[in-house]
Amino acid sequence: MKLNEFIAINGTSLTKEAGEYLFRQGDHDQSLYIVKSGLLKAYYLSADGKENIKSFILPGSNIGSLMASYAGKPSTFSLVCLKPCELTVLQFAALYEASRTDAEISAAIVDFLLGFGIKKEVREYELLCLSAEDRYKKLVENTPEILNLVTQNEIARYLGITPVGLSRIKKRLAS
Amino acid sequence: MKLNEFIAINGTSLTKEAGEYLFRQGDHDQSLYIVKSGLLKAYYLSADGKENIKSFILPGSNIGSLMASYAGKPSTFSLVCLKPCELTVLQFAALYEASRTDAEISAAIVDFLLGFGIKKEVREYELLCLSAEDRYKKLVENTPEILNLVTQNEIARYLGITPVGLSRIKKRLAS
DNA sequence: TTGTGGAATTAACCCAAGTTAAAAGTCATG
DNA sequence: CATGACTTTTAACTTGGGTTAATTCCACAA
Repeated sequence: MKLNEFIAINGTSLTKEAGEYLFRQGDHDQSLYIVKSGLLKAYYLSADGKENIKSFILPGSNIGSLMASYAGKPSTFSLVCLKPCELTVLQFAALYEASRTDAEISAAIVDFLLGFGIKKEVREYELLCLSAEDRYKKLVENTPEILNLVTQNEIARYLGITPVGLSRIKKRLAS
Repeated sequence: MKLNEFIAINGTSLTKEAGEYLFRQGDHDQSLYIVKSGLLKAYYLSADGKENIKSFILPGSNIGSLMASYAGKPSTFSLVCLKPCELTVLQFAALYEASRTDAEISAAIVDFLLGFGIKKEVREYELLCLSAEDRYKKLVENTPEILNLVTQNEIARYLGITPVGLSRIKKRLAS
């Protein structure tokens, strides 16, 4: 079976308003979410209340907690809608089962996970090797569309710095 | 076929001395390496010659450049032996092919990639959310054995700081 | 035993980013 | 258009970690 077909059969539709949560840090939500429209953010909240943004999720991409879905542990991050969202929801277990019995689905999952791995490696590289300023420059260069979708506050939290810090970086680059 | 069998049939043995490279940043090495014994490090070298360590690879784990193997791009990091190593080498393409035709192998790959994804997410979390000091404390707590295997210099480069910085952190924690 | 070379520590100085707080800008809503 | 709630900028001060260089510590070889 094609992955698309599988999703059409097994997925359910869901709409959410801006501000609504799909799951929160600590939850055991074992769903995968496919974004049809809207915008979401995945973020960590530290013990002292500081927010760090893991990623923004745009239409066409997917998100879910691997920790909760595959490892059976509480999710390490929260997932919230920044804009009204239309989603397709799939149970991780259903897809995982299908990957065990259907070669076409298994192949699609392998490709998805390989692509996912590369994305994670890129993010790891940026956080390990680049300065905040370089990360900002790279963001402006590679995905400028994000800049119009979220506040600067959120860009900063994605880059791993504070809004004040990002404001200073912008000033530095402008001169 | 079991993944183990596949590796036994398709893998080739390789031994390397400390200091020898398996590939260098920029290479298009499309091999996967399974570590039987020894110790390796994967690291990025920045334009101004600074080293940042992506990971240490211990016996029982695997490594290869996803960028080179799957995306066909130059590897973003180098892979070098820190101790003499016994390795099994596998061509990524062979394994990928096999995953397309053999359900058991495909299942094993899916599990491997899911585990890999979780590891990358943990590292991403640490780099995004924790201070260098917290990252060091977590390392001491979770994988203290590493501390005896590599120099403090290398621990520092793995944590994303300089050896001088790490020395200060240790002093701070000792008092 | 004594060099010798790398590893780790320490010191002095510097800078990027954090923190706090105030000011200025932006925008939606009554 | 006025109010209030954010968002962004700016300023002043603090701090963690970088840089450079000197010093101390080892381990190992001659």
